[in-house]
Amino acid sequence: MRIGELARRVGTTTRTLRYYESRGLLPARRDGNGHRTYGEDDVRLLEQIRTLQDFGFELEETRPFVECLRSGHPAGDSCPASVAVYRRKLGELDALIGELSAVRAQVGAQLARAEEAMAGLAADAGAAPGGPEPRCELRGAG
Amino acid sequence: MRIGELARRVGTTTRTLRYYESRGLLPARRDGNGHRTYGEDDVRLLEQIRTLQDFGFELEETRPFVECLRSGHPAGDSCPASVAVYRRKLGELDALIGELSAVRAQVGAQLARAEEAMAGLAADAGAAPGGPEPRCELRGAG
DNA sequence: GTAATCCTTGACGTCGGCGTCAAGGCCAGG
DNA sequence: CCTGGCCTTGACGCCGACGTCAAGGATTAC
Repeated sequence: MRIGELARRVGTTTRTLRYYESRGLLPARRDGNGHRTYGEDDVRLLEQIRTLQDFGFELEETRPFVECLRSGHPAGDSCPASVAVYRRKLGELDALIGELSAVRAQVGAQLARAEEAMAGLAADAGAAPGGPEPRCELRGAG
Repeated sequence: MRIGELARRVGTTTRTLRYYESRGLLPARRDGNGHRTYGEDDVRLLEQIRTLQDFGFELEETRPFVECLRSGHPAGDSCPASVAVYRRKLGELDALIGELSAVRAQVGAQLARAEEAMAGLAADAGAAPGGPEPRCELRGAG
């Protein structure tokens, strides 16, 4: 099969496939016209790459999986190098989720504080409590 | 104060301050030599920007906070526009944390599956169970 | 013949938030 | 006078994973 069909089958673009080839990740044979030619194996390799990409893996991180498949293993994660990437990624995910959760808590607290303060100011100004849009745009210093 | 001192006080670089100015976020007066001049107010503006940047806010998202401070409010989040950014960011954070948690679960499951499979293969091959590094690099197709 | 569709390589554009280098001005200390 | 340190503007570099355009070759359908 040629590059357009492979791209369609896996749901990506020819540009992406050429990019992968340029990175040495998905080399292709050529036919008489110089056109890239792929087989069913390449579908599996490409699906492996795309799955991991969807998980947020960097392209380089998919390489062990691809090489694992290419070496004849039934699954891309049947090799120690792939498992090592999984583990590293889990650690990164946990760290990132932790940081984001901390930020979320901080932002949530700031939001609550700000809303409280604005409600207080609105009450001080004699406005109806619970007003949806306290107007403070041009107050204070002009 | 001049740009170097402001940068040092807030823990950033002169390049960053010039960049903020180029974005219209932190304009500066000039002295007789054409050098940028800042006041204490600018310290507060800059601290507000950096705090939000540390939270992962994009530069444009800090603009409402800066304008709020500049309009005379005691806090950058005392304005509806700032609060709106908080809320939007909370939503984005929740969505992102949710996605990352889903990915984490998937990767965790894949890791468990892969380890199980490798342990099974190692046992089939007569290796010691629990071996730290199953060697499957050059098996299968050569 | 010519339009449509597929393919090729090469190269520049994108996005954000700066880093880094170049070339020069101004001023203080010794 | 020279050195060093601060400042100026301008402009290119970076990272990742491609998008997009240019210019051309090949095959097929009509």
